[in-house]
Amino acid sequence: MGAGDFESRWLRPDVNAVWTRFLQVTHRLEHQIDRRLQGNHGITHTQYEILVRLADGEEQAMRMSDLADVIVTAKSAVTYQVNKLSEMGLVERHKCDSDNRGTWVKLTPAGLERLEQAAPCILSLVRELFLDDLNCDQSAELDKLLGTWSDNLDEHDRNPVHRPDH
Amino acid sequence: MGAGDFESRWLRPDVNAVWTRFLQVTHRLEHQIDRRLQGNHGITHTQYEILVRLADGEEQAMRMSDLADVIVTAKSAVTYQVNKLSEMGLVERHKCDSDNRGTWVKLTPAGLERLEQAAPCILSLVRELFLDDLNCDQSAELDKLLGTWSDNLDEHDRNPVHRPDH
DNA sequence: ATAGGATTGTTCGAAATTGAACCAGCCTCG
DNA sequence: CGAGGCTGGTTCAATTTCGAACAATCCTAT
Repeated sequence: MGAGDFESRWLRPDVNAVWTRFLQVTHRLEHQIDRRLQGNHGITHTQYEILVRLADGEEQAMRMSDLADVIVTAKSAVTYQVNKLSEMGLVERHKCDSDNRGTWVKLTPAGLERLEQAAPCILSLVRELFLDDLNCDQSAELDKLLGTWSDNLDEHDRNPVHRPDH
Repeated sequence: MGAGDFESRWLRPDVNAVWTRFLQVTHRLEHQIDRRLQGNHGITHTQYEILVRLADGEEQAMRMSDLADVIVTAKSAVTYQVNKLSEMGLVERHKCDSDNRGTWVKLTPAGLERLEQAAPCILSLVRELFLDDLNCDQSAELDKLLGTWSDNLDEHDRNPVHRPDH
């Protein structure tokens, strides 16, 4: 087989190495965060992520769907986690006036407090692991990369399925 | 509060944006791959990943633990998935001569075939989404970044817990 | 108006992942 | 040797995630 054949069917070895390392790094990163968050603060990374997003939002509240979008997970998973957080007293549901189907999820004072306790822990981790070694150029470069990846993903979400390849 | 205080407790807004986008991109990437792989080829991303690793290994085989390491998941999850793949006939277990506790997992012909069917689908996706937009410099840069992240993670794995921060 | 279609959130069952407990077999050091 | 500790792999219960189905509500176009 020719080199072109190889390249079209598989990834070039160096490129392949980048890809697999990317997968490994992201997974390990998730695990570290999760372990630390659960060990020291009794919440999951997803739960933490929800708290962060709520704190960010107007009135420290957000709609379920929007939450699902930014967290990038199934709506049912959000329902599940919001129930948990609600049982823990970190979050409250409120009816939505402008749309009777909707519900707002709102951070409680306890929720905010918990977030503020947990944040330094994981932010310092993120800094040490992920960001501290970036100089300005690199960080700008990374930002650009993430931007194009994000755009590509949007693109693919818009045309969900091309022809299946077999 | 002073600016320094802010910076030590939270991330600078631009840095924060990079971090959250990183999380979103990686999650969306995983979902796209999974959806496509399950829809077109009836296997999960983790299962695909196992097949890839086996194909890579000597004799198209690998030990359970090593598999768990490269895939970055719990050993029990590997057991679970290898059972599934084995039921599908894509993989076989063999006793390990040099170590009676160990078991080799080996790709069957059917497994190789399945992998070769699935690979183009996901590799083209990876290319389109992730790699095509990288020029040489960027790809080198990314490789370097991944390298330092990986090293940082190694570091943290070695000293698992510093003092908890509260 | 109102019918048809889209969107919101929940529920349910199935699948996946985890961590802890566990048994074997290995290995080292007295 | 052989007792202790370590490693490889599986089992098990608990947690989480997903997708599909559903009811309620909204929106649009005729």
